[in-house]
Amino acid sequence: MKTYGTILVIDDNEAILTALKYCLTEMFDRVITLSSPEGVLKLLGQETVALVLLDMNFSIGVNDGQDGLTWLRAIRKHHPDLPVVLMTAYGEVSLAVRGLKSGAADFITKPWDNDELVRKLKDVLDAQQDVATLDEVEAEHIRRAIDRCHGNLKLAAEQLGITRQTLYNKIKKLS
Amino acid sequence: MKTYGTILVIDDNEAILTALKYCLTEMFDRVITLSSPEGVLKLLGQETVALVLLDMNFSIGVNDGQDGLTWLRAIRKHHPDLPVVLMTAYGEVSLAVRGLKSGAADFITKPWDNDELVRKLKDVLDAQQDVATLDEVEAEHIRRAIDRCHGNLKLAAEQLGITRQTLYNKIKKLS
DNA sequence: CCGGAATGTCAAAATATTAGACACAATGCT
DNA sequence: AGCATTGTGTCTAATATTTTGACATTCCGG
Repeated sequence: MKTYGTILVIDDNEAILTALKYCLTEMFDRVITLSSPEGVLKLLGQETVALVLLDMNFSIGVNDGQDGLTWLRAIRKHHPDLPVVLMTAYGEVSLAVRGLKSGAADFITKPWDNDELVRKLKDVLDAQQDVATLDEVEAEHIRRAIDRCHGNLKLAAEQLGITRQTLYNKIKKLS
Repeated sequence: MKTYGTILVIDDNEAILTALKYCLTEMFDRVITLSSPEGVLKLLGQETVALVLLDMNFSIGVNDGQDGLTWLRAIRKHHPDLPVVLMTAYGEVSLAVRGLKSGAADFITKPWDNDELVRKLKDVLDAQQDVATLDEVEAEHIRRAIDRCHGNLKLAAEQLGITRQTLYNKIKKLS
């Protein structure tokens, strides 16, 4: 069931890119790869991407990940709703945490486990779509409660922990 | 996975009782049967029963189901939280509806489909346990939203459709 | 070190919820 | 048929919550 759209993968290691492409075609309609983050903003302006998988270490020898963080922020600045998942080398958890604080959706360490990666990406995208507002959650719960009580509003209100009158008000607002 | 506890089945037809017992041992730890509702209240006082499956037509020739309704009400009077599922002959939907109004959790018509029966009973018991109050649902949703935003309360509040200050208040009350 | 963004907190105004009450309809019981 | 019970729909006044707007502070990136 490929319903997760397009993913953009950015890594400067061609071998990793190939491996990821192979692994990710299972769940994504399309896998776009970039071996450098340079053109990412332009590309995001042209393509509709559902998720970005971003490697953190590009500058060879410079492993503080500043580059990756900078790119992460640049992406999030122009596309605040686009989830970005980070890849960091094993042991660079502190870098990943800084990434999370800068708005990354999640991170994974290399070497990675394919199943875990896919699971995390799915979690991110699934969470992405349920932007349910408090009112919506409340409305849905109310509907179900009333349904379960066969329309008995008094009982439903009791189970919901509110007064019958308040339930009336909420129903009125919902309709 | 038998985690549904004990079910009490009441029907005056021994053959049906046997068939039901066979079918229900799949999902229940224990299946108690009664061929008459006479001793039901006493039994319920002794045993911990998770659900009652009650036939509606006991008085032979008298098919208005008044007996069944009376017993249903007696059970619900003494055990308001105990779900009761009704069995009625095909075509006696109006009787079942009256049963629902008297607090039955659901009903099924004879002859029944085993899979449908099991599904309905599971639905009833699953719904039974989630007596989640509105506040609880709200709290859970808030926790998840904050989690998803990595602790960014401003963002979480926006997604929840409330103000940041209100989110503070709610968090304060939760802790 | 500066600037922007999020935090923690406050007070007043606008809203929502509660408790208590009432008339009324539906239903069970005798 | 008559009475008791239970839920409905609606109303108030008292309480509680949410919003709005504000302010000083802290955190963090550049």
